[in-house]
Amino acid sequence: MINRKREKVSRNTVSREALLLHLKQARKPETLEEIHRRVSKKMPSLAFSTVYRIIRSFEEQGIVDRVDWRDRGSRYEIVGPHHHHLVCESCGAMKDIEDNDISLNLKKIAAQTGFVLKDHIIELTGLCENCYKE
Amino acid sequence: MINRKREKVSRNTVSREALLLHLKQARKPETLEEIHRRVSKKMPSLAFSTVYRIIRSFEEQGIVDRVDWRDRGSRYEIVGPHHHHLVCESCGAMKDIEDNDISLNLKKIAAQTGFVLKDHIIELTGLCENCYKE
DNA sequence: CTGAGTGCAAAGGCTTTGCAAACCA
DNA sequence: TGGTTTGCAAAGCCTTTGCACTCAG
Repeated sequence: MINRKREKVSRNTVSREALLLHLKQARKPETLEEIHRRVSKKMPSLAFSTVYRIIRSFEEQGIVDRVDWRDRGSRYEIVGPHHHHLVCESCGAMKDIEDNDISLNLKKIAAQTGFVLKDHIIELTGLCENCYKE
Repeated sequence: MINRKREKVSRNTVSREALLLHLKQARKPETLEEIHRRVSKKMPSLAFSTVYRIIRSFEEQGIVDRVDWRDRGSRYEIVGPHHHHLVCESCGAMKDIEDNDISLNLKKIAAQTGFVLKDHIIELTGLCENCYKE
C-alpha cells in the first residue's frame, strides 16, 4: 500500500489565506456552507465551489480534518492534537475533549477481535450545562 | 406470493415482513440500496421508495438503528444490545464489538466538561486479520 | 507567458415527496 | 368505501465538475 501524501503544491492565493485564517479562528468544526457564508462577508466574490475545492485540498494536505456528524453534515476543522467532540443536542454547542486513553482502550478491544485498529471516530451528543438546567 | 398463513397479510405487511425478515438475517448493517437489491430478488415489484419508507418507519418505531459511516453511506440494522462496529478498511468486513464499559468511561469524561451525555456513536476502522496478513 | 485557481452554471448522486392506482379492512 | 400502502417519476439537496477567464509565479 503506497502512502504518498501531500505532494501537490498549492499556490498562495488570497482565498486560500482567508480560508486558512478563518479556520484557525473558528471555534468549532463548520460546514462548507457556514465557512462560505462567513468568509464571503469579507470577500463577496468568493464562490462556494472555491471554498469546496480549497477545503478539500486542505483536507488532502492534512491541514484540516473532516468531522462527519450524523444529521449535521460534514464539518471541517484545523488539525490539532487528537481529540473528540461533544455536541449539545439542544443548542448545538460543541466542546472538544481530549482523547486521554480512549484510543488505547479501543485499540485493545479491537485487538481482541483480530482487527488492527487504524482509525476511530467518536461522536458524543448530550446536553451542555446551560441546556441541561433549562 | 399467495398468503397461506393466518398472519396479517395487508400488502404492507408483506413488504414489511419481507424487509423485517431480511434485516434479521443480515450479517451487517446495510444501505437502503443493498436492502432493496437483495429483498427485491424475491419480490421484484418492490420499489426503492417503499424500502425507503418502511425502513424509515422501522427507524422511527425503534426497530432498526441507523449507522452512519463516513463514506459508507447510512446503513441500517435491527436494534439489539448496545454495541459498536469495526470495519475493515480493506475488504469492508464488519464486526460487532460489545460496549463493555466504553459508554461508562465516555460518560465520565463528558461529565468533566459539564455535559450530560445522551448518546454516542463510535466508528472504528482498521484491518481484519485476513487483510492484515496480506 | 503558463498552468493553477476561480466564478458560474450545470451535472451528479442520493434522499424525499406528490400522486394516482392498488389494496386491505 | 375510507384510509393506507405502493410504484413511478419527479423534485430537492448537497456535492462535484466542466469551462472559460484570471491571476500568481
